[in-house]
Amino acid sequence: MPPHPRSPEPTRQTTIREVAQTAGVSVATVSRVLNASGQVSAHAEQAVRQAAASLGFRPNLVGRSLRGVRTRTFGVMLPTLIHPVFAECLQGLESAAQSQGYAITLSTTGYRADAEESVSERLLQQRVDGLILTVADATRSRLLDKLDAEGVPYVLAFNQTGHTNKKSVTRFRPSVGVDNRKAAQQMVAHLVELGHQRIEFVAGQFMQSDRSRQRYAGYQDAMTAAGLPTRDPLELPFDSTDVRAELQDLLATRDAPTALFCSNDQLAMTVIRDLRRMGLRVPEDLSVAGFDGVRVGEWMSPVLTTVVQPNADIGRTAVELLLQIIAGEVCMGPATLHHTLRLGGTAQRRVS
Amino acid sequence: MPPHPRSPEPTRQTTIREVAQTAGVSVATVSRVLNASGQVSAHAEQAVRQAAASLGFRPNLVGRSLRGVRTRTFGVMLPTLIHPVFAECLQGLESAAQSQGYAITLSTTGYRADAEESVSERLLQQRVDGLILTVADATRSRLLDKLDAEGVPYVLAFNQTGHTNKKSVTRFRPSVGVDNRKAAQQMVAHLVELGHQRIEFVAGQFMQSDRSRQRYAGYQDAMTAAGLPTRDPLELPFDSTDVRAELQDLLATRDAPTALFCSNDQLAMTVIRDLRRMGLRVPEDLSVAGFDGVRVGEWMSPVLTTVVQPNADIGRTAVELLLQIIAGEVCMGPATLHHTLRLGGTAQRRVS
DNA sequence: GTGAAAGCGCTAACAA
DNA sequence: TTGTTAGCGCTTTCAC
Repeated sequence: MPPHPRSPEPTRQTTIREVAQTAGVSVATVSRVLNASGQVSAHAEQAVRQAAASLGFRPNLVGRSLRGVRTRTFGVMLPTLIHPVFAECLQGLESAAQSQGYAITLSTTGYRADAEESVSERLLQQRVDGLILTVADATRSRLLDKLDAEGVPYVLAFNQTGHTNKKSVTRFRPSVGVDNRKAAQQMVAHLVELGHQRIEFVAGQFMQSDRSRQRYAGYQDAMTAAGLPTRDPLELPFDSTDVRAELQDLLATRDAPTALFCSNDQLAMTVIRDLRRMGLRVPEDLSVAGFDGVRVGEWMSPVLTTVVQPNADIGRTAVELLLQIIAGEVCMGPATLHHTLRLGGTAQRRVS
Repeated sequence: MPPHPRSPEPTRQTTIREVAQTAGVSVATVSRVLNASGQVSAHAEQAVRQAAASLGFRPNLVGRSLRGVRTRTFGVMLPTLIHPVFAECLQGLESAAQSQGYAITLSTTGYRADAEESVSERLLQQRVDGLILTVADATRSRLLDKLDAEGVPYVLAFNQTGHTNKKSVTRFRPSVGVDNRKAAQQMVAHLVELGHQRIEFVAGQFMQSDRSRQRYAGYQDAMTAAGLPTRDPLELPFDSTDVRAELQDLLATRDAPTALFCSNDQLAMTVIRDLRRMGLRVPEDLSVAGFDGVRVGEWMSPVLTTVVQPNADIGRTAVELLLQIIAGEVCMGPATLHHTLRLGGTAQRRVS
């Protein structure tokens, strides 16, 4: 098998200077043509374009960034792309950025809170114009405090911050997401309506996530409103690929729940799979609902009952917000997008 | 609701020069400390580190990139992140790059072949050190020809190129993926073993994808080897969210297939969902198999029968390969990673 | 309308 | 061991 052809010499790229020379004008004129800043004679413009084309000129954005104030790049920091909720958001975000002429530099933290600082630091060293990020817990994040202090433009995706009392100043952080608490409350109210009384909240890495806590609060709201006893959440070990043992324990208790409300779709799908592996039927024996509304939930059968967030829209909106902030417009706190309930087939009326 | 605090003045970042001044040394010394290039007295190093810390110095990677030869950034171009196969690859890729000190600039093309050129051009303007990309069709890609001609380091992910005869020179393109043809052949052989004789190949956007074609070839191999008639592929309109009409037509024929082999998992899951919406049972009435091995397939029930590619590993390996190519090592053609068959529950023995 | 020139922040010769 | 200096490619005053 013949080797790949050796790179034909890392071809030093042509610069604006050479274009100027070829076109018989100054570099300033070339720059003006490239940036369409007007004030160039038709003749000169023609010459420059021709020279650029014939030389295969490719403007060096690094040079431009160094000189200018902006890099036209956004830094994006997400926990993981394995979970489709983030991949969907990233897709929306990237498309929006691309159409605005912005590039995306991507980093993942793997949910490790300690990685958040180092990863974002790298992004800032690259002099991104702003950050779009999902942190583990926005209510206590040294990183966000630092960003605020330094005046770095950023927008949170998914994180719900509410207001932070800090030195007697009530502040809002720019964020895009849904009303997690209300959405969770509605879903649990739906389960109650289906006749369920013993409903368990299931979370992964519960304490670390502001969203999980908001959703748990919504669960409590609904249970309390229905006069039903609130249960402690079942926390499943974070990356557990098999949760049968934990489910076994849960269902062995007297008073075992008849419905499970999972704090995210990935968890819900894992739980459903493992319940079935244990010989239980969903929804006949146990109802299960999720939260996120990832596309793949629609491919299951029955379709996953869940709270649908507009994930791609969250990404898109984050870009819009960030652009506004960079433009110096005041940002009026969290952007709350609409959620919907998808009443799929994994939760059904309690029949026992 | 109080507005977000106005950015406290886009704080002009401190530069290496100010650090030098504060530390009482020259910029060269600061640079040397930062790059750990040795040759600095312990005393000077101490002073520099202290000054940098107290000033909150953040090295400007743009300056470094402009001066140096490398940006330590890889450009990544993928069709979409909605399909988990690419998201999983990107996750592996990003982690690997991060651990090697490389940043990732991400772009998606939305499967639009015309976007490939403009999007990659932007990446090259950013002077990425190399490209990792999945193109629609690697066998006829002006973009790849251009990259070859310019000597831009790149690695293809998923695309299977084989060799290209071009001006009597047989060339290989660096790529990472599985042996699509062989994998497809094995899966179809498995279906045959289960007693299926009328097996249909189902593809989305068939003509555009080199992978689909390879997989169809594998299908043909297996059918021919079994002495069974090869059928034309069923091409489903690209982004169809509902394929019931097409399935209806397919199944209405005499000689209707008893098994469907879908060219990717997303398609397989969509097909299964729609078959069920039509009142058909999978696998009892019809067997379905996919190709990709995305995680979510395991969350279905029954678990999706499919060809499992090591998606994250494909990303990881692409990074390794790219690093080698950049280092000037000869690249010995395509890297073929191992696939496995996941014999889930969506395909079963033909009982009729 | 056009050009000369001064940097943006950094690294790497080259001197000392 | 350390400092001086010349750029990397580009934009942008400021003259002409």
